[in-house]
Amino acid sequence: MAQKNPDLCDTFCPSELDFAAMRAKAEEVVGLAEVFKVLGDETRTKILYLLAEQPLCVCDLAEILEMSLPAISHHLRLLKAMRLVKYAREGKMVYYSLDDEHIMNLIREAQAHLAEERR
Amino acid sequence: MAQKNPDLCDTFCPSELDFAAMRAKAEEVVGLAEVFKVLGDETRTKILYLLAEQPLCVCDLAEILEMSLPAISHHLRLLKAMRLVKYAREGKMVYYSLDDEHIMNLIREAQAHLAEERR
DNA sequence: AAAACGATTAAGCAACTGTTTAATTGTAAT
DNA sequence: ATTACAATTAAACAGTTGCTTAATCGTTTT
Repeated sequence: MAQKNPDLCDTFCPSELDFAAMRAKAEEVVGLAEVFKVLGDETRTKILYLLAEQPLCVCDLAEILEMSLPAISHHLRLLKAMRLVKYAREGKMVYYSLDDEHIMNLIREAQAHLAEERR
Repeated sequence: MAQKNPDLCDTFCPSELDFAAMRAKAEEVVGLAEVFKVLGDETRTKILYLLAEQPLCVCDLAEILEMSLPAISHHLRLLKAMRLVKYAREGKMVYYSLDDEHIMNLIREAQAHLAEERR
């Protein structure tokens, strides 16, 4: 194993690496970025945080976050596609709520990182 | 409290909400999206996952991930700005390693969500 | 059935992101 | 000092993202 990087590290590269094995390792996180990408928008993290408190309808979220209905609806669509929220129609209104117990853990972990970063 | 949404939910909106309080609540997660945004790229999640195993130099990462040096360097710059990785120069090479204990927790939580999503 | 209204979808546009190529910097060896 | 090479920075471009406005859908009420 452990053929050294022939193209880039032409000379002495002290680490003895099995590139093929590490490529396989990297494949283990394929798809993860999609989850983080959905969380990587301020409006969406706010929506999830608010929904953790209680179910809310689209127009409530629009009012709280001071954004248009289509904008909120668009974000909810993404969150729904990622199975982060679920919805329930009640008459004219549609109530959204959290659909995953891991999400709040993710948010809490990220908050912990941020708190430490600012020490 | 609890003045109903006057512009959007003109009629009967059963939830009694204090919009001002909920706006304040939403402010608690300001900045979090920035962290998730950095994680929301496949190349970067792979870099972090690989660095969790061992420190690696830029050209190793370029070789493993089959990308150009500038591309990898660019991503490392973002990860460094977010204090997710640290670097150590050794001769010509620069070795990067993880700089945050929360990151692997975040990755593990996201993996748990993904595993559940595919059930 | 017609009007009202919450929600969604569609189309278009401005801003941002990630990659490439080229030029530059920093360190080590000749 | 000059060459070599890992790494970074800069500039430019393609692709994506998020918002807006306008149109449409679904449910309820009259």
